[in-house]
Amino acid sequence: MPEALKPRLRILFGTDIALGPGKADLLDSVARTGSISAAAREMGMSYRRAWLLVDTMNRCFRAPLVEASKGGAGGGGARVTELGLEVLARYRAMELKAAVSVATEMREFTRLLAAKQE
Amino acid sequence: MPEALKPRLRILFGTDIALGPGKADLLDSVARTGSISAAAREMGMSYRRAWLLVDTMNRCFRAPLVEASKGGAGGGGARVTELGLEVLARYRAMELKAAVSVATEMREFTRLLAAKQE
DNA sequence: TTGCGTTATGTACATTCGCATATATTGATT
DNA sequence: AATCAATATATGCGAATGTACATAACGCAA
Repeated sequence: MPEALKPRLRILFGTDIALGPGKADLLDSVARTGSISAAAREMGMSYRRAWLLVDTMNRCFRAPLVEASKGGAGGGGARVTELGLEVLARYRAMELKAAVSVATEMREFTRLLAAKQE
Repeated sequence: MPEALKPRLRILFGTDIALGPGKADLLDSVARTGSISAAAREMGMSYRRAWLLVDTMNRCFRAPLVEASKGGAGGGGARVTELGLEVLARYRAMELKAAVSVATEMREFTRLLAAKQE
């Protein structure tokens, strides 16, 4: 299924977005790279932005989804907590479920769109 | 179901958003009021913004979703076309389907969030 | 002890987004 | 003919958003 047709799920916490497509991808990247800055580079965003997104996630949930450490071998790093992994897994599961539920209707929508000129 | 927990569906057309939550509500409002400016007032947005959103919708689909007329009794107006009504109905149906499909998981997510302080 | 890479945080600047405002056009009504 | 309300479109301004840059703290390794 094309990215274009995937439903966007947002977990709101007051005025903040606790989790959304971007934050989920970032969380994924932090888990894989073990570093906020590496994840930022991978996703093509500034370190500051990545850090702010992580900070928002950490503040919105019961407990931090990412734990970071300064200094040491490699300068430091970040790891996704148990809760973080659970949150991510649940989010991905929901994404899939929502996508499947509207898949056929989404495809039919394409017929109503204009002919693409790109 | 609270607004916060509703999946956001976006129909993309190249770089443009052909239809999303905001445009769907606007389309609804135009259908009810018979006017772009009345819909803009109702939704608390500028006429310009409403017009641009309508314009995007019209360009993205096979045929216009909204047809407008200038002058005349009342200065003019706008009506939602047959295609527009079909598009809106399909979109609402998908919204509902997606919402139902993740409803229980979304509720469980609430348990993972922090205690709200507002 | 010096160096390095990362976390953490502040500040300034660019870009985007939306609004307010202004103007022209239109066509039935008065 | 004059009026009126809405469409259609341009322009400038302010707010919000994100990047770039700067700086400090940190702790292991050379």
